[in-house]
Amino acid sequence: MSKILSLYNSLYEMYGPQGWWPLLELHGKKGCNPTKSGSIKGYHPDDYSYPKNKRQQFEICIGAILAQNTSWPNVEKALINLKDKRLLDAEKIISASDKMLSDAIRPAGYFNQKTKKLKIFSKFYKSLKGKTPSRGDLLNCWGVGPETADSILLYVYKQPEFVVDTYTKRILREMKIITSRHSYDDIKSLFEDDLSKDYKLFQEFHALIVEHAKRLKR
DNA sequence: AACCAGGACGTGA
DNA sequence: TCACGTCATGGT
Repeated sequence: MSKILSLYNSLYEMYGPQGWWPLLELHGKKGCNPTKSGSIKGYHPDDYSYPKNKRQQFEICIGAILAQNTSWPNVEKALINLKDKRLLDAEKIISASDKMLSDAIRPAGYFNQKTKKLKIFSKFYKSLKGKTPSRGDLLNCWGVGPETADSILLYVYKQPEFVVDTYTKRILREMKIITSRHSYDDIKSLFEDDLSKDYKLFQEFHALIVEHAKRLKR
């Protein structure tokens, strides 16, 4: 068995299914995981039927952008503010004033940049008219880099695109599978060449890596 | 009280 | 290409 696959097996055995991507709507619902620390109680372990509608799809897109180099509890605050102000919607974000938007997402940090990113993405999202974007389409959208693009493709559109984040790099570096100076795409194909292109597997693997990295710190 | 979070972009070499 | 500075709030 490859190192990559055995890493997945051991992480899954340690932590079990993670129920990513967390959603606001699942707050307090049965079936979600109430034990996750300091975050939206919107996890849905072992249930891969999410997102169930356009609203949840869009919420994940916005969450992915807000989560750029930002801790999830801060993203949660921003998402709740957006929801309270009825701004968790592409048309509303486009028509909202910059001040209104940046005010809502302030807890997620980088609020000036992210205000611009959310507006640009919302226009892009509307132009899709419900269709699944290509990876290139997403990368052409200002404010969407490789990790955000792959997160959206994997968790919104269930495309088997492996998400590489700082935790992934750190773990592979500690396992001496990579040195520094491997590109994002290098690491991405390291996983994808070794795993069956199964979106559930990819969703679970990335979530497990994040969970593992978080637990190591405490 | 520094340090870092589920990054991306602009710049100069 | 690529290394580095910038963006910003809130946890630990």
